This record gives sequence, C-alpha cells and structure tokens, in this order.
Amino acid sequence: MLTSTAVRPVSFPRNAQPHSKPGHNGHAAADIIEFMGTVMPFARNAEIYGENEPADCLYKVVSGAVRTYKVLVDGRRQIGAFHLPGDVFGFETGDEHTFSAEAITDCKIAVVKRSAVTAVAARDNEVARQMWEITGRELRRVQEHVLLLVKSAQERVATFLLEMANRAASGAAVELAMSRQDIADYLGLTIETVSRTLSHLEKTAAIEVPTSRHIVLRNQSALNRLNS
Amino acid sequence: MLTSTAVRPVSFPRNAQPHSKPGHNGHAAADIIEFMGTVMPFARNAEIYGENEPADCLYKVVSGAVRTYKVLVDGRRQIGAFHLPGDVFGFETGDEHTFSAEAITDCKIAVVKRSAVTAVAARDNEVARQMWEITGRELRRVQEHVLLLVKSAQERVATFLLEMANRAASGAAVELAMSRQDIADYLGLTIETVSRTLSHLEKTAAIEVPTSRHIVLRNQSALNRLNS
DNA sequence: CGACCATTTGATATGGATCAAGCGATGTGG
DNA sequence: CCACATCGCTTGATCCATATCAAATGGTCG
Repeated sequence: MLTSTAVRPVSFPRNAQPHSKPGHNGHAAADIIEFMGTVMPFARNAEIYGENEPADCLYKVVSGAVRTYKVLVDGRRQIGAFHLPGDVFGFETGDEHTFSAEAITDCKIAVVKRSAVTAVAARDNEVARQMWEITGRELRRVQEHVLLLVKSAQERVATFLLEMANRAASGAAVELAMSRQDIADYLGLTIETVSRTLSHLEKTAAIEVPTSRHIVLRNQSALNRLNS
Repeated sequence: MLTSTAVRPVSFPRNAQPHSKPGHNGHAAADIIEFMGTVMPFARNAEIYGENEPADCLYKVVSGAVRTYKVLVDGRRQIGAFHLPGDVFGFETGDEHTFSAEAITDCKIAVVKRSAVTAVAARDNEVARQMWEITGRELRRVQEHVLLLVKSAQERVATFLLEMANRAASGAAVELAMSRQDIADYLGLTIETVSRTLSHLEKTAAIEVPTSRHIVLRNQSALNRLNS
C-alpha cells in the first residue's frame, strides 16, 4: 500500500510547501509528513483509514477536506473533526486509530510511515517536541469541541461558521466542503436544525447563503455574541 | 508559594507510592510528580489554579478529588474532568492553564514545578515519552467526553456511573465525592435531570442509592446497554 | 431545635428531534 | 435536448426530552 518512506537525515525546510498556511499548522513537524511521505489521492467518500485499524501512518491534507468520525452503537455518526489543507491527522498515542477517516471531497493526502517519523524523532529532539505539540494542539481542539456541544443550536452553528471562516482565512466568505449532514454530525444536531438555524441567521442578516455550500459572514460580531 | 523542587538525578521508583493504583495512571511519569514535588493540602472548594494563570506547575492527586472547569460567558459552568487519587492534572501544552481547578473535597495534592519536570525530560528520553503519553491519554479521555455529550440523559448518567465505578475500582459500590451540581455540569445536564434519572434507574433496579453520595450498581449490564 | 444547604419531586414550558412534504440543482438515459 | 430520477437542502407540523420554575423533603451543623 505504501512505498518509499526512506528517512532522510533531518534538517527539514520550514514552510517549504506553497500551500502551507503561515500560523496554521505551518510547523516543521507538520511539514515533515509531507516532506518524507508519499502524496496519495483519495476520491470523495473514500475511506482513508478505519477505526481500530493499526495506526501505522500519519497524514497531512495537501488539498481537499477530510472528516474523522465514529459510528455509535445506535447508528448515529459523530464527527470528531474536519481537516483542511495543512492539517495533520491520524496522529494517535496508542497503536490503533480511535476514529475513522474519510475524504469529504476528492483530495490529496501526504502519508508517511509512523515508524519513519518516530525514527527521526528519536534522533531529533526538536521533532519529538513538535510531535508532542501536535498532540497538545489536538487536545485543545477537542476541549473546544466539548464546550461547543453544551451550547444552544444557534451558538453551535455560529461557532462553527466562525471557526471555518477563521481556518480558511478567506475573510468573510466560507466555502463549505462538507454537507449539512456532516455539519449536523459534527455539532450534535440534526440536519433540519442546522438548516433552519442557517435560514434564521440569514433572516437576521448575520449571514448570506448565496448557495448552500457558500456562506458569507455579514455580521461577525453578531455571530460572536451568539458564540457565547 | 512552592519550595523544594530540587531535581534528583533520574531513575524513579515505579509505583513507589501505596495509593498508586495499578493500571490507572500508575506510571513512572505520574509518580515523578509526587516524588519530586511537595504535597500541599487544599480545603474543600479551594482554588488550586485559575484559568489563564501561567501553567507553572503539574499536579497529582494524593487524596481527595478535584474538578477542572470553565465558566462560560453566560455563567454556566462546564466541568472538564474529575481527578481522583493517582490522577495527574494541570498538564498543559501551552503556558497557561485552559481550565480552572478546584478541590471538590479537602485534599492533598502533590505539586511540582513544570520546569523541574521539563529539565528531567530533557535528559531522560523515557520521561519525555511519558509526558507525551499523559497528553495522549488526556486526549482520549476528552474525546470520550465528546461522545458522552451527544447521548441521552439516561446514557450520560449510566456512562458516568460506570466510569466512576471503574475508576474507583471498588467493585459495584461508588462513593461520589462530587455534588449533583458537579455531575450535572460534567454531563451537560441540569441538576434536576440528573436527580430524576438516578431515581428512575433506582426504580428500574439498575442501581441503589442508600445515600445521595453512595450508589451501588445493581445491574451493570443494564447500565452498559444504556451506555450505548 | 432551627437554619441552611443539597437533593428530590412535581408542574409546566420549550428547543430541538422527528415525521413529512416540497423544492432546486445535477445528472442520466431516451 | 428534454423528461425524469436522484440527491441535498429547506420548510412545515407535531412530538418529546430536557429545561425551567416551584415547592417539599432530608440531612448537617451550629
């Protein structure tokens, strides 16, 4: 499945890739994955890895978008995270993936053997520190998700939009890679509630929704107020 | 505030402390904190540290119980975790605490300067690895919390009881250190819903509640079924 | 004993889920 | 190129789980 993971002897270029966004995961540790790894294409809805599979590899989104999720016993799906270009995912502490990962859109993913990174980290203390840092960043992200899930529907949707706008760093315009169902499963709501809430935000002039996947934040401070 | 954090030259005893529970945080990295640190007493409801304070220290519960929490802008309080004897907390990736910590009961907390641990970790690769492992364990715990918060009230309470029973490792009997309000704020429910749910579980013979802080799990498999 | 606080229980309100239908865009085969 | 099926999304009507408001109970400590 994976080939060519020869480890090159350290000293990795910082932000060597054109799509690395400064200030957002544009760190050496993240770049290593792309630098050392193989870029693989995944089709829309293709599985990248499954829950409980051995976590052999680390991944970084080169283009497109990815969701990680769990299917609960009652059949509901909880999305743990959306990963956009530049984001590292599939990073586990144990030796199995605790979530599944799927391509939301056609995408290109840099893949690298975990063992290769570990090998570098053993020699390069700085790389090891950065691995720990990635885990810490992920921890803070999940803590935010907990806070999100105790808010009202309006707050959740508003927070989600602000988060996406922030991550895309494309100003007030947000291109959503994911469906309403994906958003609902991320926010712990139903698709209907997400849709209604967006409609309501549009009515109150906080946002514009020219097409369902394209949202313009008109009144960011109003959203922030909802954001609680 | 803190004294005596002299760093001793590695080689820490494993599970040297009598209250270290095997299989639950009974790792060398956790023991270091107690070994190197100062044990301090905190009174019930005393603040151990506040959100946004510099994260200078690491903590380990020696006896008693601790809650970490955030107060949201609307005044609600979300509890992020309960920490029981043996648990490490206050472990941050950034340099400020992202939650506040309070003593639930009178308790004894081992405190150690973060810089002291960092110094050891720089020399002892194994200690560094264990620091990363603690972060990873915490990450998985918070991910579980996310899954908890999308369940029904019954499922949340059942999951909580099973979690507590499991952590206390005292068989089917659970001594709750925390109030109904604490539980509610951890589960994202109201105190009334928690109380009613417990009453309902008692009526259906899944549990017994001889006193409000003492709960006996009578039908663990029934709880597990709710647990989803 | 009496005040206080935590907890339980009851009555009612409500936000979001569920059930159901309609709508618009996209794509496919005739 | 159009008719039609499909899919994702929106909107409407109703229901229900949990929140909210209110009061009673019980346990603890001075």
